[in-house]
Amino acid sequence: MATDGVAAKRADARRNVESVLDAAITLLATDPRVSVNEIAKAAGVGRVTLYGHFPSRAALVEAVSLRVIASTDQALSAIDLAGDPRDAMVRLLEATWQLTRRFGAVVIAASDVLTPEEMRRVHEGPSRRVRALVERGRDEGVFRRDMPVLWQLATIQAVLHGASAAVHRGDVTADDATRLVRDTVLAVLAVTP
Amino acid sequence: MATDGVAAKRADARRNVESVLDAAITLLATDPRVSVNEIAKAAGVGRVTLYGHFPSRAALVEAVSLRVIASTDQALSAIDLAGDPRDAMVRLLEATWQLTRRFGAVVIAASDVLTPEEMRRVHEGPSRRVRALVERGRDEGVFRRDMPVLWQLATIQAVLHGASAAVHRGDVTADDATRLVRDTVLAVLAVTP
DNA sequence: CTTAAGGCGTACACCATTGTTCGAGAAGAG
DNA sequence: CTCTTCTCGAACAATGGTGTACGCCTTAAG
Repeated sequence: MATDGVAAKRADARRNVESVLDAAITLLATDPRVSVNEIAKAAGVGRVTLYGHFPSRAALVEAVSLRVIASTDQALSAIDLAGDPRDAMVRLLEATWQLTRRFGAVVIAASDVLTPEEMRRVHEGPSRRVRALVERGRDEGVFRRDMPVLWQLATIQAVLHGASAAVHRGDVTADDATRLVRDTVLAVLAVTP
Repeated sequence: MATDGVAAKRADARRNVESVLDAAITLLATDPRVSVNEIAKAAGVGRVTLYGHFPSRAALVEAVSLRVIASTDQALSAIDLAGDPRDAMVRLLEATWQLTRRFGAVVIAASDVLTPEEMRRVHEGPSRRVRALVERGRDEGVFRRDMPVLWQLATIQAVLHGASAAVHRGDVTADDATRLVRDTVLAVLAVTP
C-alpha cells in the first residue's frame, strides 16, 4: 500500500491539499488576513478538512510561503543575467513584476507568522540575484555608485510594490505598468550624465 | 459655565483627549492594528475613559486621521513651491519625508476604517501640491513626460514608503535616507538626456 | 466647601476566529 | 465488493477584541 517509505495519501486528499494551497495563495496575495474559513470555502473544501491537512493557520501560511519561494526561485533561475547589466535588469524586472502581481501580499501574511530569522532567510534567495546584478552593473560603471546597494534594492522593491498598488487602484493598466516599472528602475539605477 | 454655545469640557477631560490622540498617533504609526486597550494604557488612561471620549475604535482612528491630515496640510502649506521645480521638489520631499517618518502607518489604519471615498478625499489634500508641482515641472521641460503623472506620484509615494521601511529595518540611517530619497526621486523625474 | 463632571476598575454581553471532537457517510485502493 | 481513508457539517471550547453598565472615588469649577 505504501509505494514509498511514507504514508501515501489518497488521491482526493492530494487533490484537496492542492486546492487549498491554490486558494490560499490567491486570497493571501490580496488580503494577508483572510480567515481559514474563507480559504476553505474558496477551495471548495470544509474547514475541518483543511485542518486535517494543515495543523494550524500558521502552518498553512508557511506552506504557502515555501511554495511561493520555490516558484519564484524557479522562475528567476531561468533568467539570463549575462550581457549588458541594463538589459539583464530589464529581463529580471519583467519576471519579478509578474511574480509580484501574482503573489503580492503573501509576504505580509508570512511576516505575521514566520520569525524574523526565517523571513530573512526566505527573502535572501530571490534578492541575491538582483543584488549580484546590481553590483555587477556598478562595477562595470553603468549603474550609479553614489548610493548603497541595499538602498537600490529597497527602491526596486518599493517600485514593484507601488506598481502593484497602482494597478490594483486602477491608476495604470497592468500592461503599462510593465513598461513603467522598467523605465523607472532604469532611471533610478542609471549613472547621472 | 459655557463659554460657548456648546458643552465646555473640564480641563482634565481635554487633557486626556490629548493624551489619547497623541498615544494613538504614536502607536498607529508603527502598528495599524493596536488594540484600544494598548492605546489607553499608553495614554495613561482607562479603557472606559477612552470610550467616554470616542464612541468607537473607528471614531478614534478617524479623529487621528483628521489630526494627521491637518498637521500634514499645515506643514506642507508652509513650503515655497516657486522657482526651479527641482529645487521646489527637494523642499517638498524633505518635509514629506519627515511626515512619513512621523505618521507612517496611520494611513493603513485609516484605510481599514474609512470608506474608499473618504480615503480618496483625505489623500487628495496633500497629494494636490505634489501633483501641481510635478505638472509644472513637466510643462517647463525639466521633468519627463513619457510617464503618466499618476504613475510619477505613485512612485514618489512608493519611494517614501520604502525609505521608511528601510530605515525601520536598519538598512540605512534616517539621515542618509533624506539624501537618498531626494536623489532617487529626482532621478525618477528627470528628463532622460 | 459644595457639587457636578469626569476617571477608574470590574464585570458583562457580544462577536469573529481558531482549533478540536464526533459520527455518519462518500470515495478511493485493492 | 470490502475495507480503509478521507470528507463534511454541526457543535463545542478557548481566545481576544469591541462596546456597555454600574458603583466608587477623584478632581476641577463655582
